[in-house]
Amino acid sequence: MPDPEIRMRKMVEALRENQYRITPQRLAILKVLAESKGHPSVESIYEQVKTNFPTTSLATIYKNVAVLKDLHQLLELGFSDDSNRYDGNKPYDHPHVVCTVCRKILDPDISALADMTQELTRETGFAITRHRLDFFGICPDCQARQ
Amino acid sequence: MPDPEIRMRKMVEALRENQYRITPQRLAILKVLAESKGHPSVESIYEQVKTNFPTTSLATIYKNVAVLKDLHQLLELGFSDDSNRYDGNKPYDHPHVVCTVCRKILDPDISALADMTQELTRETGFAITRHRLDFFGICPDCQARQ
DNA sequence: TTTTAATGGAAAATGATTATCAATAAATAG
DNA sequence: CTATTTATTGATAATCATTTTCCATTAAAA
Ligand SMILES: [Mn+2]
Ligand SMILES: [Mn+2]
Ligand SMILES: [Zn+2]
Ligand SMILES: [Zn+2]
Repeated sequence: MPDPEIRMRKMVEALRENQYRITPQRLAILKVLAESKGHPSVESIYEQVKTNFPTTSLATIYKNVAVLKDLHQLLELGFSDDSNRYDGNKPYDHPHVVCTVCRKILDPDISALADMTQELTRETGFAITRHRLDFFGICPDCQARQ
Repeated sequence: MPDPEIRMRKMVEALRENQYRITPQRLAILKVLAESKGHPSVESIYEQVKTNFPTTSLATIYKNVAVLKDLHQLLELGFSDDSNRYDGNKPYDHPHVVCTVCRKILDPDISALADMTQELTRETGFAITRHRLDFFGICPDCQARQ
């Protein structure tokens, strides 16, 4: 079974468990989130869903994103100078790499992260519970185009 | 010479070099930025400046913050769910630790950072130019109060 | 003294998100 | 399968807190 499909089932299951109704629009939104690799914005989810359900409202996307966030099935990446972006595949804190040219966002594998959090706790005495780690740069595609 | 004083001179110098006028309000803002440890918001700078210059306008703080940002003398930390915070002492990218209770922000020393950026470049092919690394948790003071 | 940047006070813009509500349709029991 | 209940949708208006703009007044620089 492909990965996005597994992920989608998981999200549907979470909705069912919490007595949310399974609507076609909802499924379309889950599909976009499960299949997307670039961390879409609400606007981008909206555009994609509209290709199958042209009458879909932007408000519906917002409402569903809020539901999935509540169910901890969605990671929200807020940007103070841009619209929020969402990760429906890894709904927990992890680092990101953001291309400053095409605005695509990727999930890198970073092994040094656990060490970093430990070093931090030791040094500051903070009880660290969350993190938000964004690296900005130019992706290989955009580098090639220049 | 104390550290904040050195920092303040540096900022005044940058203003002079770029033909900005040195006003009492401006100096007061620099002082707050140079002496502050907790990464103040515009509102917080405003409150502090008002103790010496009661007629100061909030607009003046905004305008001066913009100037200092332009001169690369100020690091802006934008939060999508809160007002911006500023670091006038280290006007370049560096990690932060944010207390989720009292909202104070500290600068930890993290040695593992350079390694992390390298690992990232190797793995993703991105040309990394900037970063924004925030760790969230509860500071020692707030832990003690609980 | 002259020039013009900076200030202060207020109003205006900003724009993504949230609220509203009538219409629709998912769930479920009979 | 049908009826009932009520969550969800779609369209639009309202919100909200910063941040920006405006402009007459003030004062820094030379
Ligand atoms: Mn991600
Ligand atoms: Mn800092
Ligand atoms: Zn790119
Ligand atoms: Zn605290």
